[in-house]
Amino acid sequence: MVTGSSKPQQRRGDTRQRIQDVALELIAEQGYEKTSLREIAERLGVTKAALYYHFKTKEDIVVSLFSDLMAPINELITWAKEQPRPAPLETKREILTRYSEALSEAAPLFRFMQENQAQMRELSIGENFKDRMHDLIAQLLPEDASLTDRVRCISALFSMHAGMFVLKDVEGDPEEKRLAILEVATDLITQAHKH
Amino acid sequence: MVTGSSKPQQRRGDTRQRIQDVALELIAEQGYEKTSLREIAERLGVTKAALYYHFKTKEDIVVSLFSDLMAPINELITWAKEQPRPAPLETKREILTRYSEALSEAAPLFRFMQENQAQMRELSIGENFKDRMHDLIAQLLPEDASLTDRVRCISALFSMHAGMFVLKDVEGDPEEKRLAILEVATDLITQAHKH
Amino acid sequence: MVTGSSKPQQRRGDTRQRIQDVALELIAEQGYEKTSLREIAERLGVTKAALYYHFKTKEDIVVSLFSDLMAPINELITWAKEQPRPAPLETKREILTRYSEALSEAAPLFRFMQENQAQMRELSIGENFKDRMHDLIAQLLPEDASLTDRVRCISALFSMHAGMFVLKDVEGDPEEKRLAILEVATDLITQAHKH
Amino acid sequence: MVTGSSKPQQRRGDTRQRIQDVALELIAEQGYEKTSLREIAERLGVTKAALYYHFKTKEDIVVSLFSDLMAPINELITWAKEQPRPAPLETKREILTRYSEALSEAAPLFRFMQENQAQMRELSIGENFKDRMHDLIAQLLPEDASLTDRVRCISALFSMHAGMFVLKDVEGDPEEKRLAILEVATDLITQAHKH
DNA sequence: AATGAATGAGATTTCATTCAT
DNA sequence: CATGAATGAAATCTCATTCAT
Repeated sequence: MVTGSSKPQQRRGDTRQRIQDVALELIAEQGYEKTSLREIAERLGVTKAALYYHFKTKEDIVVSLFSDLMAPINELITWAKEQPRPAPLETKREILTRYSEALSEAAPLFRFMQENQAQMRELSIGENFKDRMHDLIAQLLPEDASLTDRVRCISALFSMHAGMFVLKDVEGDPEEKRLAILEVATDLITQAHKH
Repeated sequence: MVTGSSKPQQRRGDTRQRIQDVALELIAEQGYEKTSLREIAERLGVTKAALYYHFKTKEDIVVSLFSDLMAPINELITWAKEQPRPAPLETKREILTRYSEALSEAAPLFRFMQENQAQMRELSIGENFKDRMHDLIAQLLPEDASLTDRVRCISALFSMHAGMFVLKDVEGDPEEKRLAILEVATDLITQAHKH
Repeated sequence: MVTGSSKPQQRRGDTRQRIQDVALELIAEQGYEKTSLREIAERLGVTKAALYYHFKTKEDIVVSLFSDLMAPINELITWAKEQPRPAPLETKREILTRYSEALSEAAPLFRFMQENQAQMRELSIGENFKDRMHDLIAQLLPEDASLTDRVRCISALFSMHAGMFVLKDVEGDPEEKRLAILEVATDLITQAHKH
Repeated sequence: MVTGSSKPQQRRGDTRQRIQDVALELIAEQGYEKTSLREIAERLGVTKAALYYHFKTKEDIVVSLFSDLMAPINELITWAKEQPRPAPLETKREILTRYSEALSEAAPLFRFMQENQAQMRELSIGENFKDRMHDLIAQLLPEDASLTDRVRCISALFSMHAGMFVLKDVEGDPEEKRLAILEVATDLITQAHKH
């Protein structure tokens, strides 16, 4: 949990945050549909109605989560988009490096997305994210890239997104794993760059 | 739809099949939780109770789907596992090629898996599939493979699984796309093989 | 209650009817919003879910009630509309007489309407009824009737609609009261006819 | 809106009034049950808790509305009651005329009553109003009036109460309509007087 | 091989109300 | 004079499931 309060006896004003934390945790684990507001409320020690004081609907909780946690990643993509095009290999490498770092901080969010793809499609934010991805791909690929290179790029990004969870039962330090994924992704982009 | 009957005037005995078809279609699109038996029954023009004549529970429908559609893939993996180890590059290539073909025939199933990962975890069959994957990875990698090569291999397989859906809004003929994915996957395995 | 069954130990197939009966009774007494499905279900000795087997929504119960009980009145109005126009006084009198009879049989429905006017406005059927009234008024009035005569006519119809409930605490036999209302209404229409 | 303040820049002390205004408006339109305190508060730009500073309960808002707006009408009825009995026709006419004027000023209140009859029954004030009506009827009718004349009288009063809303979709100037209703009512009372 | 009728559990959501500040 | 935060109760509705026929 992120919101550590030094005075545990009585928290005030952080209920909204705590709802988001618990919701993210539960939904990432069980999926959106299977996570009920009752469950969230119970774990927080409040009533269901309290959730509705802070959020208009169940969906609203998720949307707020998304906006909050996606912000740094959106910023990064915006920065990447602004780099001169066609970008030199060095820039592409930096984009990937930074992206990897940003992802590892938003890991729970991406676990959530991974496990709730059906939901994402209806959550409006899904489209938004797809557009961002297109921007990122456009920056990492020459415009006339072959289909194979396009697949390389998509595969690289996709592996970074899903990597952390898929590698859960591979032994090894998480940071090492992250660097390994980054290396593979960088390789793929490098190959696509040469052609 | 796959289940074409030669005598269209009166279907008999194919209800089980039709339930599976509709269930797969709906669940792949909307997710397991969001797809209700009412919806499946309505689309088939039967009552919910009819579903219970053919399957014991909702979960049972999914499990049956899985067993049926996963069979060819399981066979393939069994065959791969039986190849002498360490496998030469040529064998690995063949495994990938055959795997790609098998996957493209079970595409809806993999879409289903992709979009219902939370469910898969509770469906027992999830574990089963994970074990199979381990077997496949073991056959495609040297035993002392570096973490990076391990990531390459996992990334290759993962890309093949998810590829079809992720590439949905990339233009191009599906078969061409499949071959492009196969090429990238083969590349990754080849690199891992050399080291 | 209308649906008297001779074998009280086990009713079958009449649940839909019984839901309508109880709903009408309760809603007429307490209003639409204040009557909960729980209450209806409890009084019937079934679960709330059973109501949803027979009707799609709470509103649907009311709409069905309406369609069923309004049918004879609609028929009557249709008949009235088909009479040659301008109608002679005798015809107008007959319309009123028949209308009074029809109303007294649909009394609970009109109590319902009287007490749930806010609801009626959203129930679509409200509009329908208003149109019918216009037809009836058109048949009872000369086309160039003065505003005062128009008010006479509306007042007559309105008194017939509301009469039964408003006269609840006037002593006297219900049938006598009905005839008194009919007489006043006929008077009003007669005056409007003369002018 | 009635509550015009001469200093528009800053309202003070008129919140109570504004709550009543908004509540009357909304409840007349949607009904008591369907109008929530949230809605009232939102439209006023205050919180629900603020309503509870000014009124003890939701019902209290309605009761206060009633007391305030009903006062002139109660006064009028009291005056009518004090007239010598049996009243001459001229007096009855004056009562009706004044009543019509009083009603047209309390129009929203009567719309409210019209549309919330179920509620009125539980609001204690309902009984109160019924008693007043009895007083009024007693003054307008000979004591030994026939049932028919009794109906005439009730019909007259009822038409005045409901008239404004029922005539909503009849074309014409509101004041003209009011006079037409008054004329019809006076006619009815005059007939009852003669017998 | 399937239906009609029903259930029990639980979901999301809304409401009037309270109270410390 | 009013708010921010919360509650308890209840509402409508949906779902997987059962069972006699």
